[in-house]
Amino acid sequence: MEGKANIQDVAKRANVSIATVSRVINNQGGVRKQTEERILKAIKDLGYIRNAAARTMKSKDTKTIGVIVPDINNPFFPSVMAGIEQKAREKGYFAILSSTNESPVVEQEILKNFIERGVDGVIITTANENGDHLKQVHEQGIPIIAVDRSIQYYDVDTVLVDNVKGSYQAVQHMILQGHEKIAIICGPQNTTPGRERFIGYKKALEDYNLKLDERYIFQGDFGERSGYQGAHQLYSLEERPTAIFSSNNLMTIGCVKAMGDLDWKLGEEISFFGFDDVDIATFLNPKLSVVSRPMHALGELAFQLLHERIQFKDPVPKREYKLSPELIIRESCRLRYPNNSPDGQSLKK
Amino acid sequence: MEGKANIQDVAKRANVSIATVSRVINNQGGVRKQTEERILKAIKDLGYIRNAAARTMKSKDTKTIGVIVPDINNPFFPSVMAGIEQKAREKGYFAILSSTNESPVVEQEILKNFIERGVDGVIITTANENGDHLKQVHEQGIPIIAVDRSIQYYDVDTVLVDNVKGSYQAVQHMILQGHEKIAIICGPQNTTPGRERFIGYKKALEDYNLKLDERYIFQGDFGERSGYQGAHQLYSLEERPTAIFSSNNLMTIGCVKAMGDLDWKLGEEISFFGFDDVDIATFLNPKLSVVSRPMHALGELAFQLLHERIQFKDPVPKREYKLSPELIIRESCRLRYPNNSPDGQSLKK
DNA sequence: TAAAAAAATCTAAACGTTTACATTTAGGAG
DNA sequence: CTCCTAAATGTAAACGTTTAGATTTTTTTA
Repeated sequence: MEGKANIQDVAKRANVSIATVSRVINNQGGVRKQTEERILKAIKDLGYIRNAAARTMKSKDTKTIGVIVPDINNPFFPSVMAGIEQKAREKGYFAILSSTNESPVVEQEILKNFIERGVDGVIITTANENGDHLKQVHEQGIPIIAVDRSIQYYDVDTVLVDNVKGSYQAVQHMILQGHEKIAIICGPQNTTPGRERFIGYKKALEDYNLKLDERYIFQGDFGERSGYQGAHQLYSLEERPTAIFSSNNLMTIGCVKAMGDLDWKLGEEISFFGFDDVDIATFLNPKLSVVSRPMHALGELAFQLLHERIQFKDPVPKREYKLSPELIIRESCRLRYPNNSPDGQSLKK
Repeated sequence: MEGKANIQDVAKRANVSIATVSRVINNQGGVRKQTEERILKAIKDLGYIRNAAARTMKSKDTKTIGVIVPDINNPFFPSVMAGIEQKAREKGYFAILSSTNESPVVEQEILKNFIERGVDGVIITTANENGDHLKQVHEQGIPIIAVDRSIQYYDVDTVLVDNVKGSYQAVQHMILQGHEKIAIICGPQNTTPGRERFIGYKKALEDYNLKLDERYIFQGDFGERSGYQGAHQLYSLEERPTAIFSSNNLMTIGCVKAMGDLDWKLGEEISFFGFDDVDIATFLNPKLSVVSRPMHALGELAFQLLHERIQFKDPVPKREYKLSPELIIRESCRLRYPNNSPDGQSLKK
């Protein structure tokens, strides 16, 4: 009753030795039916729950993995987490989550704590792509999986989204709708996603023989404000673009706000494609077309890779996966020439 | 190097006994400066990290609290979590988070796991307000704090939002703007929030001598679709309301969508107030006025209460806190009579 | 300089499991 | 009925800490 029953108490009550109780708890078999039932009853009567700390001390593994995200308020991460948790539960693992608030210091603390707790593995979207702080984890032989952001210093398995492909397809879609003056609102070029999404844009233009026009490239910082500014700047051009690709969710929001303020008719005067789905997307009129990242799948895959590493400690070389994002075509991106066919001139690949 | 250094190894290397090392690790003082430095160096050299499992086994407490939320994808919870984590970190505690997906079964599993791990306390927004599944936790003497949803069976400390006050103030605001035909889109009356928000609405009307009009009460289910239907139904009335109060975020979204479809001019023909801030609120034109819940504060308070319980195990009676929500006045709620003053007749309190 | 007091350090016993290995028991075979 | 084998159960030694209480060292006092 007093919440302190241990294996001894159970053993005593069932009139067996602790070894037998242990065998029942972990169903290892080799216990007579009758005895097992007696023990099970004792466990129930005493409300016995096994002490994980003691267990861990002997058997080393904890059946627990640690997950570290940089910003729990960014809806992207809870979705990934959901994927991780689902797979983890299936395999009898338990996931504990912590958020760093983009602080490398906090991240380090959390990692240390995870090691102390003896997690069997770590899934992390790091706040410090450099990665030297993962040294301790690595030295303890704890497998690591990087999600969404790669880690430079150590060779860890990595699960990314194919940013290049995503932006390529979005821009391609606009091109096939007949657009030729397609602008991009870029993310910071010193981040992987920022760079890659720009590359996809360039590649699409190139493949369809459209030339890169500096005027249509706006350098943003992934923040809402810069999206707003970007739209304003593009609007102020003599020769306005007919379509805009925005490199992330926040800039998309800023951008659409600006369009509202400028009375720049979305879907009519200006087509639009955003990277990352946003709540407001289906809310606007017209609804926004976006590139959506497979967040749940990202999480599932991350756990799967981790699980393999945990089971087979052999030094398999680093693996890197890129998941394809999905194009969600809604209404914000319309045919350049609603009534005529495009001239087709530059559309040959 | 081999990631397996223990306190023994450190002791050996520093030429002291493990007791002294332990004292240094936990800085309990009583160690000569010189010795301490030697030990610290040994720890560093060996990359020693203390084994939490072993530690827990002796000293009982884990400096860890478990947090359980029903739906990690609902932005409300990550915000609360952020508040919890911040306070926890300040006090040297570590928070582990798990999501139940609104499944009582999963919740039970997680709780068991938390007990096994020996968490010092639990903060929970339960998927099962009944609460009998918390029996085990209770029996182990582990303190529990309920957040946002109360728990019937056991007397646990509870941190709620003052739903009555929030909706009261919102409705009051609309009344003071001169509205008299104020509709409500209710949440389910078998949930605490649904009931309480309706009570606030009724109370406000009563206090200002406005009579309750059945036609203006729409029974929703907290889902987006019901908000949409609600707006439609209210629009179809011969005598339409001039203002609407929506009881939660999702119904707000549905509601506003409907208004768009109906071309029911928000802020002009129809004023609006929602419970819970939503992303789209500042995005619409006019911007939505809403009741905002102090999520961060909720989390902070929850941890604070838990911490007290952990420290002083005395059986203090159950405490219940209601935090005041905040009115965010934006633009969706306008004066009923922009040019004339309201007739004032029914406005005396 | 010796004894007393204070400070630093050490020894050893838990904590609650798991698990190799030892022992007992049950059930047949002879 | 005895012996043998296999199955069931028990014994005891870890695992890596923390922490009383014992012991040693250092400092103070006379």
